Amino acid sequence: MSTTLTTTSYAILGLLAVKPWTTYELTQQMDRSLGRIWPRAQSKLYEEPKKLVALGLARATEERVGKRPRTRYAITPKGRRALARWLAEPSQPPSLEAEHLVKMFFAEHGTKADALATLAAARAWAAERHAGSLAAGEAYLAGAAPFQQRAAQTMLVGTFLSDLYALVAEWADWASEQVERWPDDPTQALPHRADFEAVVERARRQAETLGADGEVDTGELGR
Amino acid sequence: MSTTLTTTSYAILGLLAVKPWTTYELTQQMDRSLGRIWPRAQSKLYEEPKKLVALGLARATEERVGKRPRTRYAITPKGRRALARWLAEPSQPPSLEAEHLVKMFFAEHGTKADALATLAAARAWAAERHAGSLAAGEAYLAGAAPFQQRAAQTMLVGTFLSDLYALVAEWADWASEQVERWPDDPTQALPHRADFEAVVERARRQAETLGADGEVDTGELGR
DNA sequence: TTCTTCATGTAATTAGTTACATGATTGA
DNA sequence: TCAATCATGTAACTAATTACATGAAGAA
Repeated sequence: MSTTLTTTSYAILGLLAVKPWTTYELTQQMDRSLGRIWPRAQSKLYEEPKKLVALGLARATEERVGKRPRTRYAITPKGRRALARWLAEPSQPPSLEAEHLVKMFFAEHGTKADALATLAAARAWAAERHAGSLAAGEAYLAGAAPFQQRAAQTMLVGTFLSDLYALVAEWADWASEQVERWPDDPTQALPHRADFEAVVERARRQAETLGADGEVDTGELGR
Repeated sequence: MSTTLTTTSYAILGLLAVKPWTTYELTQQMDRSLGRIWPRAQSKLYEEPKKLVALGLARATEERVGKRPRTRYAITPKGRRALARWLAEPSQPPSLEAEHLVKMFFAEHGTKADALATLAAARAWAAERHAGSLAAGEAYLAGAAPFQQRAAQTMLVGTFLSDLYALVAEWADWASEQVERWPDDPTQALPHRADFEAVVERARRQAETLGADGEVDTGELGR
């Protein structure tokens, strides 16, 4: 077992800083909260806490349920200090993996129907995620959600996610309109000049709000 | 070498469907285009094409530059068929990894200054990416970009990315305002009721446009 | 000519996933 | 009491990353 902490280690340490959890409870949090911004497989949640214990950042207590053992993890003072140090460090840049987008990027090698189906799937995913986010927000407002004392942090992250899912759904709708206008052979697809100008113009206006551009060496999707 | 194709394999196959590339040129594309939606390390781009060749989906030709060999890969007809089949398959859901968000989620265990610095870093990243995206769009409009015949696909994906980067930057600005109002001890931070209601209300309006919600079992950040 | 950057790869390591196994609990 | 689901973990595997090595080209 390597002894260097990864972002995954700190993410779990962060959960332990909220309260002690059994491993299974950690997997629930991965499904319902942390996994939205740092997705990891269940088995990781059984493995990483052992590393935290080995480094003295967490301690494990054995419990039993029937004759079966289970482990509950809690953060240590040393763990809290390590977490605080990590929060002050620079972060690695966000990373997005979107198979839907990859398929759209190469859409000319499939059919128009394929492209529309891919967009519909992306939209459905986003709508479902958005509904979940909204429901979580409503629950907080109603005081029905756990960890009310963490509402400020949850609101910040939840708002981002909610906006992101809305963006994906709206983009998919817009992109579907575009694809509808493609000829049946997608290799012949060309964007309407006016549409292209419209999106670039929109990006220009966004850039004004954003400020801070310099010279850029461009590729297909960015410098 | 496993013989099952991953999304990474197909992503590279998609690039080869555009034109033949040397491995180094593939790494350039990863830096400038594909990497925005399917990021992978350089060394993967030296490894995966070999698998495609082994499966008959691509062929390799040896070239030399000085006395040093280099490999150029091209897609085969069988490769084009495989790519087309893949484009018709369902996609795995998008995945976001954002260390910045993880730190905001656990911000109460650090200082207010840490949180603001994390948000500033996220905003700077987004602004830079947005500038790159905009520049790429401008280049296309000016006819100065390569692969003009792929403009329709590039516009779809590029618009999504541009909007995403703008969203991140705008969110970071909004979140910074929120954090500014926190007390010096972030464990005491509570969102202003009005702000919380405002974001939930916005999500409700988005949901109306999106349609399609049902009953949801909520966690902290979603069902 | 030497230094730096561009270019081309391989090797070693690891972070993470998938698959498996099984006990406990609950409801029909 | 049987089946389904919840809960707790381990083992095997692999996809991917980091580190390393070095030739070629261009600039100072």
